[in-house]
Amino acid sequence: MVICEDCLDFLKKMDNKSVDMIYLDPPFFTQKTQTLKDAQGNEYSFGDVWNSRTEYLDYIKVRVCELKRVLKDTGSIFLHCDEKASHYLRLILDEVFGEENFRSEIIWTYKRWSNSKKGLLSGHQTIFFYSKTNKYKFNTIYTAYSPTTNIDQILQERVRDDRGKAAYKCDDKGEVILAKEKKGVPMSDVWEIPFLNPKAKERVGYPTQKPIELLERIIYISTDEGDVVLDPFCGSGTAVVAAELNNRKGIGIDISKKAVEIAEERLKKPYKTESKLLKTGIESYKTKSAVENAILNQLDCDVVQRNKGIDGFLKKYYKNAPVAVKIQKASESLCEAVELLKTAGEKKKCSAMILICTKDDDLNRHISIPKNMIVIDDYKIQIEHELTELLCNLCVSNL
Amino acid sequence: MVICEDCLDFLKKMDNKSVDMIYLDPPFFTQKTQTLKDAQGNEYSFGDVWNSRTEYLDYIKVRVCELKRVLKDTGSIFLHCDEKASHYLRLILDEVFGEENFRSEIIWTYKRWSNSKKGLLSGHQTIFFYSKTNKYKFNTIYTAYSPTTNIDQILQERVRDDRGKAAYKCDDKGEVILAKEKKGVPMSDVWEIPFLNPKAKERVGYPTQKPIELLERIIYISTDEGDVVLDPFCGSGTAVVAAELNNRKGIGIDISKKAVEIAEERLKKPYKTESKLLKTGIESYKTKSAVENAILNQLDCDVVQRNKGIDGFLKKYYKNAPVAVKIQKASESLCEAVELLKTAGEKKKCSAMILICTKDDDLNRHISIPKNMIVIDDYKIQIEHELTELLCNLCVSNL
DNA sequence: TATAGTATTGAATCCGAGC
DNA sequence: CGCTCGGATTCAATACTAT
Repeated sequence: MVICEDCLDFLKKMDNKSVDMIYLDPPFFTQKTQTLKDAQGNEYSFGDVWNSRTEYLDYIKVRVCELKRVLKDTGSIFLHCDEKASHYLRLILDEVFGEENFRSEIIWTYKRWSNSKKGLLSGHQTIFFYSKTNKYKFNTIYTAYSPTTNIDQILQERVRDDRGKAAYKCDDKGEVILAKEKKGVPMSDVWEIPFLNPKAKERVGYPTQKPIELLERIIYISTDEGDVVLDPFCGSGTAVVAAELNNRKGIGIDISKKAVEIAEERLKKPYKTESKLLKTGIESYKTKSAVENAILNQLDCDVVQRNKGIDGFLKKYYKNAPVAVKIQKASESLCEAVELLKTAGEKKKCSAMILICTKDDDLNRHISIPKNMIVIDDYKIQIEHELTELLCNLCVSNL
Repeated sequence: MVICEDCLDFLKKMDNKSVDMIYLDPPFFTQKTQTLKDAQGNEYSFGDVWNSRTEYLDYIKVRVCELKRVLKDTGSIFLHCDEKASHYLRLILDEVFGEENFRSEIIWTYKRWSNSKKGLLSGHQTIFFYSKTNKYKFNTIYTAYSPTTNIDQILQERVRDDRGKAAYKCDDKGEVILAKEKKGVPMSDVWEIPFLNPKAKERVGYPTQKPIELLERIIYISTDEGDVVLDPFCGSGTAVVAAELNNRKGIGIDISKKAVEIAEERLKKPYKTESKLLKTGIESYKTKSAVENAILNQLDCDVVQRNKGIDGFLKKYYKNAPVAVKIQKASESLCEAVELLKTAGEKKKCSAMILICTKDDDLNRHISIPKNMIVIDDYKIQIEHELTELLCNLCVSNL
C-alpha cells in the first residue's frame, strides 16, 4: 500500500503500536536539489532544501516522535542517513527512543566510481538501528566462517586450566570430545552490498534508490512473515517492494505524487528475481542466484536469462542439438518444472533436457517424465536419502 | 618522543601551529576500566569511568581546542572513537574546527572473535577526519581496481552527448580514443584492516592497542616525510611508532606512567607485525576452486581449510556428530580419496562421510568403501551416464 | 623448505550465583 | 528486583610442531 501525503498527517491517523518495523530514508540535509533523468527523459526531483539545520531537524523530529507512537513494543526503527547530518539525527533518536535502545550503527559499504576529488572517496552510508524497548524482535542471520578459521578445531570441546590456558577436553580414554553443532558467525554491523548498478533492472529512475538486498536484510533481522513494515519516506518504494516479496505487509508514504506513481507501478509486478534471499530460512543466508549459477557452472553451461523454462544449455551438443538445463525453483512443484522445461526445450529443438530437482516431494515422484528428459536430484537430496539409509543400517548392525 | 603528563598541561606549553597531524584515540566513554595483562603478567589499565557524559565531553573539548591551536594551517586531525559517543564527539569537532572542515568519516572494519549476542556483531570503529583549513595537505593513495572492473573499457575516453548520456569518444575513423593512463581507484573511506590478533607479535599488552597498519594509512594520506605527528592519548604508542617507521617525527603524550614506559620500550626497536593476512590478503586463505566452493555451498557446508582429508563439514550434525565432506581432487584416484577421507573423518569422530567423485574411472569402481561413507558422482558424471543411456535408448526405439 | 595439523589467546558477550 | 562478579563461550589469526 502506498499513500501520497505528508507522512506526518498520515501518521496522526494511525493507531498506537500498530507497526512492527519502520525504515526511513528521509531527505538528506544536502542543501541541494536532487534530480535525475530516467531512460525516457522524464526528470524527477525532490526539494531537499531547508532554511536552516534547525528547521530540518525539527521537521524530522516531530515525525520520529509520531513514528515511535505507532511502533509496537517489540518493534524496531532503522534510520538511513548520510554522513552530513548523521550525528544530529542520532541525537534525535537518542532523545526520542532513549540511548539504552540504541542497537547498532549499521554501515552499508559499496564500491563506487571515482570522481577523483581531494580526499577519501566516500564509500558508505549509515543506518541507525534503535528498538522501542529491550524486548525487541530479532532474527540472527548466520554467515560463513572466515577462511582463516580452523573449523575442524572449533568442533572440539575445550577447557581452560587454572592459568587460563586452553586445551582440548578429553574423555577417560584420552579421546577428544565433540562440541555442539555450530551455527555460523552472527552477522556483523558492516554490510557490503553493491551500490545500485546504473543498469540494474530494478532501477526505476528515482534518486537515492536503495538496493533491495539492503532492505531485505533489515526486514529479515527485524520482522517475521505477516508483520507490518512502514516506510514514511518511501520514494520509489524499495522497502515496500521488499516487504511484499518477503510476505510482510508494506506501507509506504511519500509526499511526492511522482514517487507514489512509480512505487505503485513497481508494486504491480515486483520482479521475483529482485528478491535475493533464500526463502528456506534465515540460517542459509545465500543468494538464490548464486546457487543456481554454481550448479550451471559445474555442468559447463551457457547461462540463459529470462527464460522460465530453461536456465542454461550444456556447452556440448548431443546428437547435434543443444541440451537444455533447468533448476527447479522453490516456488515450482516438480510437475510444473517438468512441464515448463518440456515446452521450452521442445521449442528450442533440444535433443535432451536435464532437470535438477531441488525439493524432496514424494507426492510428485509418480508424474510422468518425457523420454528425453533426465531428472537428477541435487546433491542435498541425494545425500539426505543416503544418509538416512546409512545411519539406519548402522543402528541395525550395532544390535 | 613520549611524554608522561596530562596532555592538556603539555599542550599549553607547545607553540602555535607547530604540528602537521594529530591522531587521538581518547577513552571511548565505555564507563569501564580497561585492563590487560602482558605475557610477563604485568597488568596495564586505564580508567574510562565518568560521573556524567557532560564531564567526559568537557574533558575532551578543552583538549581539542588546544589541539587546534598547535595544528598548522595545512594540518589535519583524526579522532578515533566507537559508536558509543561518536555523535557527541563529532559535535565537538564541528564546533571547534567548523563543519566546513569535516573531510571524512573513516570506517575501520575488521572481523573479530566474539560470543554471539542478540543483535548485530559490532565490527567497526569510526575515525573522524577534520582539517584546520581547506588548504590541507592530502596525499591520495590509489588502490587496485576491483577484479570486476573492465579495465579496457575505462581506458577509453568518454564524452557526454546532448542528453547527458556518456559514450565512448571516437576519432574520425570511428575508432575509440584511449584515455590518459589510469592511476587506480582513490582510496575509500572504509578501511578493512585486521584487528590486532591475540597472537600478534606486535602486541605489547596494552588495552585497546591499534594496528600499526591503520596509523600508517593515516600518516601517509596526511603528512610528508619529516612532518610532526602528535598523539595526545598515545597509550602504547602505536602512532609514534608508525610515525618513526615512516620518517615522521612522532610526539606521544600519556598520563599513565606504564603506558609511557611501554611506548618508550617499543620505540627503541620499532616493529611491525609481518601479518600474513595483511601481506597476502584474505584470498590466499581461500584454497578451494570455484567448483569445489560451489559444491560445498550447495551441501550447506562449513568450509575447512588446510586439511587434506576434509573439504567441509555439513552444518547439520547427524547422530550428534559432524559429517565430513571431501571432493575428489584431479590428482587423486578414488582409492586414495577414500583413504584420506576415512582417516581424517575418523580422527574428527564423524558419524558419516561423503565423498564427491569427480572422475569417471571404471578401474576404481570395485574398491571397498567404508560402511559409513557415501560416494556420490558429481552432476557431470551422472548426466553423462544418463545421457548416453537415454540417447542410446532413443536410437533403438527409432528403429 | 613447504604443507598439514595442533595449540593458544583476547575480550565481547551471556548467564547464573550471590547479595 | 536490580546490581555486580565470576565463569563459560565464542572465533580470528597467529605461533608452533610434525611430516
